[in-house]
Amino acid sequence: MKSQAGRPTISDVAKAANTGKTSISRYLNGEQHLLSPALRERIEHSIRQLDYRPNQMARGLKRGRTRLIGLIIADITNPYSIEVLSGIEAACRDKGFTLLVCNTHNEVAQEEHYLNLLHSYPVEGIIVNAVGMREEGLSRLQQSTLPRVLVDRKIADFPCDMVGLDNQQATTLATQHLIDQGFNALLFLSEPLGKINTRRERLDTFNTLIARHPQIVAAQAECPLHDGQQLDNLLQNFYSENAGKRQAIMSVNGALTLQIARSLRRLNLQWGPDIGLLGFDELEWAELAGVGISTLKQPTWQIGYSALEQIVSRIEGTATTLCDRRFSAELMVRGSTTY
Amino acid sequence: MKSQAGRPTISDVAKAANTGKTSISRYLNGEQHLLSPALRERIEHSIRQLDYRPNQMARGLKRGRTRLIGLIIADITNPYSIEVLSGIEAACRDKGFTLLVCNTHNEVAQEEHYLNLLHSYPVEGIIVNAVGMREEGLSRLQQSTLPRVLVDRKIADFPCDMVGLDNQQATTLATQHLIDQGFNALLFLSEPLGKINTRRERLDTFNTLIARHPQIVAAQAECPLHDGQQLDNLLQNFYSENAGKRQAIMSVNGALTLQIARSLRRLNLQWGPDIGLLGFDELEWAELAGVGISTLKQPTWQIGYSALEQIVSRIEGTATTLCDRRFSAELMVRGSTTY
DNA sequence: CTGTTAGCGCCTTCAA
DNA sequence: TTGAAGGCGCTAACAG
Repeated sequence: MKSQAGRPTISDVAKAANTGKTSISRYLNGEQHLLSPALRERIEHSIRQLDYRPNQMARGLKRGRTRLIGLIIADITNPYSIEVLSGIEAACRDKGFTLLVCNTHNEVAQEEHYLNLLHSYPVEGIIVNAVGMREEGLSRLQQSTLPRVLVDRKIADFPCDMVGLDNQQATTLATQHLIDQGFNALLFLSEPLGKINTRRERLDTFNTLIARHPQIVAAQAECPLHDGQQLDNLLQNFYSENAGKRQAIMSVNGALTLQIARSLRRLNLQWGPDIGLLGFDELEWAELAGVGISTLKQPTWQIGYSALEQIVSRIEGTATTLCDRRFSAELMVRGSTTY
Repeated sequence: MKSQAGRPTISDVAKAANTGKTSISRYLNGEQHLLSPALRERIEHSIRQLDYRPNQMARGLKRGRTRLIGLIIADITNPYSIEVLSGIEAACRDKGFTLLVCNTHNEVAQEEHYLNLLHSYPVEGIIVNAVGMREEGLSRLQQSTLPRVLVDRKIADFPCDMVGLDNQQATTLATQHLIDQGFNALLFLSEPLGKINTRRERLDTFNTLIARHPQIVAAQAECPLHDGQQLDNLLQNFYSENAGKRQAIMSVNGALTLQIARSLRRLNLQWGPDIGLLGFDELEWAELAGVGISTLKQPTWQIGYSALEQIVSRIEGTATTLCDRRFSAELMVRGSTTY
């Protein structure tokens, strides 16, 4: 009578089918060819009757695998993250895993909190869109033998499978486009660089390229995402200082591009006619904003999908060497750089 | 030697601390006052030493609670969903739950798949942003005694806790605004209504209000989100048929508003000067598109947070009566309705 | 082909 | 204040 209250267990099914637990287990695990048709029938019937579904927890406990994957995502309100998530999610479905989603709001403390949480479930692998971890979280991640893969961003001095954008290719594509369009005063605008390799790689490539064109004025600035005032000042100054030149702004990511657009609005400057604008990350509204905003479109969904594939091949033990998979960006040319 | 390979277990800690498993368990479960300082010290040391973390699966198995919440979300690429997710996620963190995220891509089949999956883990509660379930999934959901709450959308004939928008208030706010602004030809545009109560409630309220204003021409149409051609035709026809009138479109949700904006672009019609536009759901880019697009802003994050609170009170057994919590929308007036 | 048994890691009586 | 033993639901030998 024990399991009368809760959900049916394998024992209940066994009892109902008038057999032992083993046969039920066999039935559930694809060893149906070992069962006599009669028994199989009885089992099927009982399972349906009781609406029985095996408890994954118990299964996981026994087999040592939970089919759970942890995803630590830096900022879930970022469209980039969502598409990555979406790709991962699709891959999970294809491969039979389930996703535990953890959003860190770009806070290191939460990153560590969730890392612990995921360890404790325990998940079979972790996908991390890192904010940047400090020693503690880092060493935790390092110690554990859990398969893991980094998405988009690396962690300094921490060798790990990695899937993300080919920042060099992307930045080159964008910068060359601006040069070709005759812009001769360029501002590379980023959120605070921190240790975030993505931002640094983009900036470095930008600088390297620009160095070959002495006639072009290049500037670089960092600005927190939500400091509108500072952004206004930055843009206003750049604009004034380079009056007479053909100016353009390059934005290091989609969230920043949005803020830049807002700022330009406040300053009464129009992208296109007054100043060029090109941002990393595609925006769904890019074509609707004024004359349109040129962007670098990442194959974000694929990056996510690919990340999960990589994790799985680690779990299966297929993967051997360190993986650093980089995808190419596509330039979406719109009015903001061709006016 | 058995657990040498894998992660440390409670037995390993017990051995290391030279005590029994029970004491470790007590230590972990806040019954530390029952332990002698000396023993407590040894335990603490061993735990840190081994980097031990209790296995939630085993815990769950034993205690019959997993602290897992399932979220079934209709379309994760929809900004609305994301904010809901974000709110739920924050609440989870506050309440000590972890979220299993399932994205159904608006497909009923996947909805059922995931419903099964979640049951099998088993989660302690399910939050559903339903696409619309058929008999099978519905009965599954009904049979189970699992706490559950619906977000945004109801399921027909299925009494269930519910958190969402006060559609009547929101629609009234919007419609009245259009009337006040002197629009006298209104088109209510929706994705196919299906059985989705949200869309129907909005349309019904719209119709009821409009009925009181015989001088206003009102039309209503349904259009699949990704049929640009049909949308173009719809809008073009409406525009031509009501030439001379002050026209406005009301869009039933944010995803559709985006498509409408694209369509108007293709038709060379400008929202604001040529035709009014007002959409449910706030859009981050609403102010940047032309003269701006007026929207109805939902307290989306709160809706999510509130949904999780509701689930938790069900789990705790606190909640008794059926809950139908409705939040009010806020009208964000922009150029598209005030030009 | 089928059933019995012994755990997976943990919590919880119960007894010391 | 501490420990031993049993069992949560399931799987995997090992017997028959």
